[in-house]
Amino acid sequence: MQTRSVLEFVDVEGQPLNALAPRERILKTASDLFYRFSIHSVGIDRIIAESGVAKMTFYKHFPSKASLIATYLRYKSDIWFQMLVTSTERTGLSPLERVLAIFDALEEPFRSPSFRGCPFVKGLAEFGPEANSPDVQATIGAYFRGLHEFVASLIEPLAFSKPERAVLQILSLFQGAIVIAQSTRDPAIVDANRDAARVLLEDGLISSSEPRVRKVVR
Amino acid sequence: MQTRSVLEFVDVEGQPLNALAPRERILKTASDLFYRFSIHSVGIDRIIAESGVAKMTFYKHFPSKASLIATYLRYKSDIWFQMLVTSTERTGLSPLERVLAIFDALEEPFRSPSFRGCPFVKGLAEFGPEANSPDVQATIGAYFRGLHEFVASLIEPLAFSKPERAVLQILSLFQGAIVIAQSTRDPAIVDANRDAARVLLEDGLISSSEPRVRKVVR
DNA sequence: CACCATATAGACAGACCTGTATGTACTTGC
DNA sequence: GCAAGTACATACAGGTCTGTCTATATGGTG
Repeated sequence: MQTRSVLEFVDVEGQPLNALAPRERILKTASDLFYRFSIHSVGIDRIIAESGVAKMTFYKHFPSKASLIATYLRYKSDIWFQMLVTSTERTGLSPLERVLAIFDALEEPFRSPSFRGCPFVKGLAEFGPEANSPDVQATIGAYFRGLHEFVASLIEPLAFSKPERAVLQILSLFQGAIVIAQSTRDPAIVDANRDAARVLLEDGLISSSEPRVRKVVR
Repeated sequence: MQTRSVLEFVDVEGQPLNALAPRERILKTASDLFYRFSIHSVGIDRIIAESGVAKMTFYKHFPSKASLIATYLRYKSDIWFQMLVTSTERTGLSPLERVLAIFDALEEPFRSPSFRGCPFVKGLAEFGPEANSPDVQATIGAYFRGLHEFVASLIEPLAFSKPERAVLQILSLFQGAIVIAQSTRDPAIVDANRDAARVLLEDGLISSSEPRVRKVVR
């Protein structure tokens, strides 16, 4: 029931699709199609045809399209957080640089010609509050909460007096960069927003250390 | 052929739907349904049923679903830019305050329980580059370019040395705020990002007037 | 070799999709 | 009072959607 880790796929990366086990073939095909076109506009039949799998095989591994969608989103989430962790956990980074490193993670995706924006913003566009797909909606919600908590954990060591406000600002620059990169293919957005984040964080540090708002950090 | 201005609808605002002309009934119903649910998941039949219109009447006013979608997006664009202009053209605002005023425009939509995010980000999620709907894609592209130019026109009077970078940063805070507000219903995002924009703009003004040496954290 | 789990191939049901066709009622201008 | 334009209701065509069903092939293990 639980999604298997992305790590199970990396060792077969680069192999032809038909060399993979059926479940992985389905998931990789669906992931590509859902992301390139939208979720609603890609039918089961197409996924089955392009992954070279029988229909019964599909329904054996995924009891419904909704479960495939949820699995696709968890798959994307795993990859995405993996990249964020890799970027921010490089050795030799100061706490502030660690926050800025989340923008480094954007550069490679933005340069990729297959970049089509944030899968979860897109998912939310198709499965909003009115939708009737609890699995999918829960997965999307979990991503956004996870991202929020991740950024919060990066900002926490900076000991801001109002860390939550800084978290929202950094998150905005991050999500905003993805939207801008998706709509206008301008790669300059990464540097612009990393600089903006630096200015905001340094400003916040200064404000935090001013006498009136000084907060004794134990 | 050309979409009629949104101004043609405001005088009938608040009237019951069945008092409107068929075309306006269709457009208002479709706008509500497309925005609440997604575009792909709302069929013509439902729009026809809920707007109380005959099928032939629909196809007389809109030759295809795609043309309705494009009209819906232009309708939303008109309303949106109207709000931005209203907020930024208030008298007594300094050029810098005028830029910050775009965040004021977000407060009312964010407080509305029917807020579901940016119609154009959602539209791009369903009609990306691979889609085969030139009208719809062109409308979405026009919105993003228009927003970019609008923000650029607000920043231009500030006479930055690198205005384009500031435009991208403000745009990111703006679009990012919408994404954050959509995923986590936190209204604090408006104030947080308006403050962030102020810090960035004031920092940019300083940088533009005197090449000050900033403490580089590296 | 026999067995069994797994995959393939393809037909099928029932619902929904867009767009068209047919016929009728209502309003408005002359 | 009549003609023309507009809107209504409904049936239908042809396609696609998800999900189920049956029947066949294959590959590893006893």
